[in-house]
Amino acid sequence: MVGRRILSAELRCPRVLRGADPDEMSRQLAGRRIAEIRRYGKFIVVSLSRDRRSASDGYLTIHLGMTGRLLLGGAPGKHTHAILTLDRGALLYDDSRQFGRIQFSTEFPARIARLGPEPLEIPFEDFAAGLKGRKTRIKALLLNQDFLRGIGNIYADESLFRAGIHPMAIAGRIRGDRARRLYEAIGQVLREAIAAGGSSISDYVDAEGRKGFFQFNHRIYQHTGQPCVTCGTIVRRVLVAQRSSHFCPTCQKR
DNA sequence: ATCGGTACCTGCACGC
DNA sequence: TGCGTGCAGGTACCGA
Repeated sequence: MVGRRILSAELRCPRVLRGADPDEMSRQLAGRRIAEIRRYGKFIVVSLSRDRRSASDGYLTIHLGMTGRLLLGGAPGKHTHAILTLDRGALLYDDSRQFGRIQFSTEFPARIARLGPEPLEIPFEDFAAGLKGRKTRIKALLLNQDFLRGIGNIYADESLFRAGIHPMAIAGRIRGDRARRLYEAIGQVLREAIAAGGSSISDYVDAEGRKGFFQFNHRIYQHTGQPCVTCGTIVRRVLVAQRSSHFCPTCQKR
Protein backbone atom coordinates (compact mmCIF):
# COMPACT_ATOMS: atom_id res chain seq x y z
CA MET A 1 0.00 0.00 0.00
CA VAL A 2 2.98 2.31 0.40
CA GLY A 3 2.86 4.96 -2.29
CA ARG A 4 -0.91 4.71 -2.75
CA ARG A 5 -3.05 7.81 -2.45
CA ILE A 6 -6.24 7.94 -0.40
CA LEU A 7 -8.96 9.25 -2.71
CA SER A 8 -11.73 9.21 -0.12
CA ALA A 9 -12.60 7.81 3.29
CA GLU A 10 -16.03 6.58 4.31
CA LEU A 11 -16.16 6.47 8.11
CA ARG A 12 -19.41 4.90 9.28
CA CYS A 13 -18.91 4.40 13.00
CA PRO A 14 -18.06 7.29 15.35
CA ARG A 15 -17.47 4.83 18.20
CA VAL A 16 -14.52 3.27 16.35
CA LEU A 17 -13.20 6.81 15.77
CA ARG A 18 -13.36 7.35 19.54
CA GLY A 19 -15.62 10.34 19.25
CA ALA A 20 -13.75 12.13 16.48
CA ASP A 21 -15.88 13.77 13.80
CA PRO A 22 -16.14 11.42 10.79
CA ASP A 23 -16.47 14.26 8.26
CA GLU A 24 -13.46 16.08 9.64
CA MET A 25 -11.36 12.89 9.60
CA SER A 26 -12.45 12.14 6.03
CA ARG A 27 -11.31 15.58 4.94
CA GLN A 28 -7.92 15.06 6.61
CA LEU A 29 -7.39 11.69 4.92
CA ALA A 30 -8.59 12.49 1.42
CA GLY A 31 -5.73 13.34 -0.91
CA ARG A 32 -2.96 12.22 1.39
CA ARG A 33 -0.43 9.63 0.26
CA ILE A 34 0.68 6.59 2.27
CA ALA A 35 4.36 7.17 3.02
CA GLU A 36 5.07 4.33 5.44
CA ILE A 37 3.27 1.65 7.44
CA ARG A 38 4.72 0.34 10.69
CA ARG A 39 3.55 -1.86 13.52
CA TYR A 40 4.19 -0.92 17.14
CA GLY A 41 3.08 -3.83 19.32
CA LYS A 42 -0.63 -4.15 18.54
CA PHE A 43 -0.88 -0.71 16.96
CA ILE A 44 -0.54 -0.06 13.25
CA VAL A 45 0.60 3.42 12.25
CA VAL A 46 0.07 4.58 8.68
CA SER A 47 2.23 7.66 8.04
CA LEU A 48 0.75 10.05 5.50
CA SER A 49 2.20 12.89 3.50
CA ARG A 50 0.74 15.47 1.12
CA ASP A 51 3.10 14.54 -1.66
CA ARG A 52 5.89 12.14 -2.53
CA ARG A 53 8.74 14.27 -1.23
CA SER A 54 7.46 15.97 1.90
CA ALA A 55 7.83 14.62 5.44
CA SER A 56 4.90 12.88 7.16
CA ASP A 57 2.21 15.35 8.17
CA GLY A 58 -0.47 12.93 9.31
CA TYR A 59 -0.77 9.61 11.13
CA LEU A 60 -3.57 7.08 10.93
CA THR A 61 -3.33 4.85 14.01
CA ILE A 62 -5.25 1.59 13.89
CA HIS A 63 -5.84 -0.94 16.67
CA LEU A 64 -7.81 -4.10 15.88
CA GLY A 65 -9.08 -4.67 19.43
CA MET A 66 -10.37 -8.25 19.65
CA THR A 67 -12.35 -8.64 16.45
CA GLY A 68 -10.98 -5.98 14.12
CA ARG A 69 -9.85 -6.90 10.59
CA LEU A 70 -8.06 -4.86 7.98
CA LEU A 71 -8.85 -6.18 4.54
CA LEU A 72 -7.58 -5.29 1.09
CA GLY A 73 -10.69 -4.98 -1.03
CA GLY A 74 -13.72 -7.25 -0.81
CA ALA A 75 -17.36 -6.50 -0.15
CA PRO A 76 -18.34 -4.36 2.84
CA GLY A 77 -20.39 -6.21 5.45
CA LYS A 78 -22.60 -5.52 8.44
CA HIS A 79 -19.60 -4.57 10.59
CA THR A 80 -17.55 -2.63 8.06
CA HIS A 81 -16.87 0.68 9.79
CA ALA A 82 -14.36 2.30 7.44
CA ILE A 83 -13.62 2.14 3.74
CA LEU A 84 -10.56 3.92 2.37
CA THR A 85 -10.73 4.15 -1.38
CA LEU A 86 -7.21 4.26 -2.81
CA ASP A 87 -5.94 5.19 -6.24
CA ARG A 88 -5.58 1.43 -6.67
CA GLY A 89 -7.85 -0.82 -4.58
CA ALA A 90 -9.46 -0.20 -1.21
CA LEU A 91 -8.79 -0.82 2.47
CA LEU A 92 -11.68 -1.96 4.68
CA TYR A 93 -11.91 -1.95 8.45
CA ASP A 94 -14.28 -4.54 9.89
CA ASP A 95 -14.96 -5.02 13.61
CA SER A 96 -18.03 -6.70 15.10
CA ARG A 97 -17.34 -5.76 18.73
CA GLN A 98 -16.13 -2.24 17.97
CA PHE A 99 -13.31 -2.54 20.50
CA GLY A 100 -10.76 -1.52 17.91
CA ARG A 101 -10.15 2.05 16.82
CA ILE A 102 -8.99 4.28 14.04
CA GLN A 103 -7.55 7.67 14.92
CA PHE A 104 -6.00 10.48 12.94
CA SER A 105 -3.41 12.89 14.31
CA THR A 106 -1.02 15.38 12.81
CA GLU A 107 1.65 14.54 15.40
CA PHE A 108 3.12 11.09 15.97
CA PRO A 109 0.76 9.55 18.58
CA ALA A 110 1.91 9.90 22.19
CA ARG A 111 0.41 6.53 23.13
CA ILE A 112 2.90 4.74 20.87
CA ALA A 113 5.83 6.52 22.48
CA ARG A 114 4.82 5.17 25.90
CA LEU A 115 4.77 1.51 24.82
CA GLY A 116 7.31 -0.87 26.31
CA PRO A 117 9.98 -2.57 24.16
CA GLU A 118 9.32 -5.20 21.51
CA PRO A 119 9.51 -8.62 23.22
CA LEU A 120 11.63 -10.00 20.36
CA GLU A 121 14.13 -7.13 20.65
CA ILE A 122 14.57 -6.52 24.38
CA PRO A 123 17.85 -7.95 25.80
CA PHE A 124 17.42 -10.43 28.67
CA GLU A 125 19.12 -8.10 31.17
CA ASP A 126 16.54 -5.37 30.51
CA PHE A 127 13.67 -7.85 30.78
CA ALA A 128 14.95 -9.15 34.14
CA ALA A 129 15.48 -5.58 35.38
CA GLY A 130 11.88 -4.78 34.39
CA LEU A 131 10.52 -7.56 36.62
CA LYS A 132 12.50 -6.35 39.61
CA GLY A 133 10.44 -4.80 42.39
CA ARG A 134 7.10 -5.27 40.60
CA LYS A 135 4.36 -6.32 43.02
CA THR A 136 1.79 -7.14 40.35
CA ARG A 137 1.00 -10.65 39.12
CA ILE A 138 3.14 -11.77 36.21
CA LYS A 139 0.11 -12.37 33.97
CA ALA A 140 -1.10 -8.80 34.47
CA LEU A 141 2.39 -7.45 33.79
CA LEU A 142 2.73 -9.42 30.54
CA LEU A 143 -0.59 -7.94 29.37
CA ASN A 144 0.54 -4.42 30.28
CA GLN A 145 1.59 -2.82 26.99
CA ASP A 146 3.79 -0.30 28.81
CA PHE A 147 5.93 -3.22 30.06
CA LEU A 148 6.28 -5.08 26.77
CA ARG A 149 4.37 -4.24 23.61
CA GLY A 150 2.35 -6.82 21.76
CA ILE A 151 1.65 -9.69 24.16
CA GLY A 152 -2.05 -10.53 24.57
CA ASN A 153 -4.03 -13.10 26.52
CA ILE A 154 -3.20 -16.13 24.36
CA TYR A 155 0.55 -15.58 24.20
CA ALA A 156 0.81 -14.60 27.87
CA ASP A 157 -0.77 -17.93 28.87
CA GLU A 158 1.26 -19.94 26.36
CA SER A 159 4.52 -18.29 27.50
CA LEU A 160 3.83 -18.83 31.21
CA PHE A 161 2.98 -22.48 30.56
CA ARG A 162 6.20 -23.12 28.66
CA ALA A 163 8.18 -21.35 31.38
CA GLY A 164 6.46 -23.33 34.16
CA ILE A 165 5.32 -20.16 35.92
CA HIS A 166 1.90 -19.69 37.54
CA PRO A 167 -0.05 -16.71 36.14
CA MET A 168 -0.59 -15.38 39.68
CA ALA A 169 3.12 -15.41 40.57
CA ILE A 170 4.34 -12.02 41.79
CA ALA A 171 6.45 -10.54 38.99
CA GLY A 172 9.21 -9.23 41.26
CA ARG A 173 9.84 -12.71 42.63
CA ILE A 174 10.70 -14.15 39.24
CA ARG A 175 14.49 -13.97 39.09
CA GLY A 176 17.50 -15.80 37.72
CA ASP A 177 16.69 -19.04 35.92
CA ARG A 178 12.93 -18.57 36.03
CA ALA A 179 13.22 -15.11 34.52
CA ARG A 180 15.46 -16.56 31.83
CA ARG A 181 12.96 -19.36 31.09
CA LEU A 182 10.11 -16.86 30.79
CA TYR A 183 12.14 -14.62 28.48
CA GLU A 184 13.02 -17.58 26.24
CA ALA A 185 9.43 -18.88 26.29
CA ILE A 186 8.01 -15.53 25.16
CA GLY A 187 10.47 -15.41 22.26
CA GLN A 188 9.70 -19.01 21.26
CA VAL A 189 5.93 -18.62 21.43
CA LEU A 190 5.89 -15.37 19.47
CA ARG A 191 8.25 -16.63 16.77
CA GLU A 192 6.23 -19.83 16.32
CA ALA A 193 2.92 -17.95 16.29
CA ILE A 194 4.19 -15.48 13.70
CA ALA A 195 5.47 -18.32 11.53
CA ALA A 196 2.02 -19.97 11.80
CA GLY A 197 0.26 -16.79 10.71
CA GLY A 198 -1.27 -16.06 14.13
CA SER A 199 -4.16 -17.61 16.06
CA SER A 200 -7.57 -17.67 14.36
CA ILE A 201 -10.04 -18.57 17.10
CA SER A 202 -13.04 -17.01 15.45
CA ASP A 203 -12.38 -13.75 13.63
CA TYR A 204 -8.72 -13.20 12.93
CA VAL A 205 -7.57 -13.18 9.31
CA ASP A 206 -4.71 -11.38 7.60
CA ALA A 207 -5.17 -8.63 4.99
CA GLU A 208 -5.80 -11.23 2.28
CA GLY A 209 -8.44 -12.97 4.41
CA ARG A 210 -6.27 -15.97 5.31
CA LYS A 211 -6.59 -17.60 8.73
CA GLY A 212 -3.61 -18.39 10.92
CA PHE A 213 -3.11 -21.86 12.37
CA PHE A 214 -1.26 -21.33 15.65
CA GLN A 215 -4.54 -22.12 17.46
CA PHE A 216 -3.78 -25.79 16.74
CA ASN A 217 -0.51 -25.43 18.66
CA HIS A 218 -1.98 -23.82 21.79
CA ARG A 219 -0.86 -26.01 24.69
CA ILE A 220 -2.79 -24.36 27.53
CA TYR A 221 -4.99 -21.51 26.23
CA GLN A 222 -8.65 -22.59 26.46
CA HIS A 223 -7.62 -26.10 27.51
CA THR A 224 -9.66 -25.84 30.73
CA GLY A 225 -10.83 -29.28 31.90
CA GLN A 226 -8.50 -31.15 29.55
CA PRO A 227 -5.38 -33.03 30.66
CA CYS A 228 -2.11 -31.06 30.62
CA VAL A 229 -0.10 -31.99 27.51
CA THR A 230 2.98 -32.46 29.72
CA CYS A 231 1.77 -34.20 32.90
CA GLY A 232 -1.91 -35.07 32.46
CA THR A 233 -3.17 -32.93 35.35
CA ILE A 234 -6.51 -31.26 34.54
CA VAL A 235 -5.95 -27.71 33.26
CA ARG A 236 -7.59 -24.98 35.31
CA ARG A 237 -8.83 -21.47 34.64
CA VAL A 238 -8.57 -18.49 36.99
CA LEU A 239 -9.19 -14.80 36.53
CA VAL A 240 -6.14 -12.55 36.74
CA ALA A 241 -6.71 -8.86 36.07
CA GLN A 242 -10.22 -9.86 34.93
CA ARG A 243 -8.81 -11.99 32.13
CA SER A 244 -9.16 -15.75 31.73
CA SER A 245 -5.88 -17.40 32.63
CA HIS A 246 -5.33 -21.05 31.81
CA PHE A 247 -2.69 -23.03 33.69
CA CYS A 248 -1.55 -26.45 34.83
CA PRO A 249 -1.53 -26.61 38.66
CA THR A 250 1.29 -29.19 38.55
CA CYS A 251 3.63 -27.71 35.93
CA GLN A 252 3.25 -24.04 36.84
CA LYS A 253 4.62 -22.81 40.17
CA ARG A 254 4.08 -19.56 41.99
C1' DA B 1 3.43 5.69 40.90
C1' DT B 2 0.81 1.45 40.72
C1' DC B 3 -2.84 -1.46 41.19
C1' DG B 4 -7.59 -3.67 40.57
C1' DG B 5 -12.19 -3.18 38.99
C1' DT B 6 -15.42 -1.52 35.50
C1' DA B 7 -17.19 0.01 31.06
C1' DC B 8 -17.46 -0.38 26.34
C1' DC B 9 -19.77 -3.81 22.12
C1' DT B 10 -21.69 -8.02 19.43
C1' DG B 11 -22.10 -12.90 18.76
C1' DC B 12 -22.07 -17.51 20.06
C1' DA B 13 -22.69 -21.77 22.86
C1' DC B 14 -25.03 -23.63 26.49
C1' DG B 15 -28.81 -25.08 29.73
C1' DC B 16 -33.54 -24.86 30.65
C1' DT C 1 -38.13 -22.10 19.66
C1' DG C 2 -36.78 -18.66 22.72
C1' DC C 3 -34.64 -16.72 26.76
C1' DG C 4 -31.09 -15.88 30.19
C1' DT C 5 -26.21 -16.54 31.29
C1' DG C 6 -21.40 -16.58 30.56
C1' DC C 7 -17.68 -16.08 27.70
C1' DA C 8 -14.61 -14.10 23.87
C1' DG C 9 -7.36 -12.16 20.54
C1' DG C 10 -8.37 -5.34 24.25
C1' DT C 11 -7.70 -0.83 26.27
C1' DA C 12 -9.07 3.41 28.85
C1' DC C 13 -10.47 5.31 32.82
C1' DC C 14 -11.56 5.65 37.64
C1' DG C 15 -10.77 5.53 42.53
C1' DA C 16 -8.00 3.51 46.21
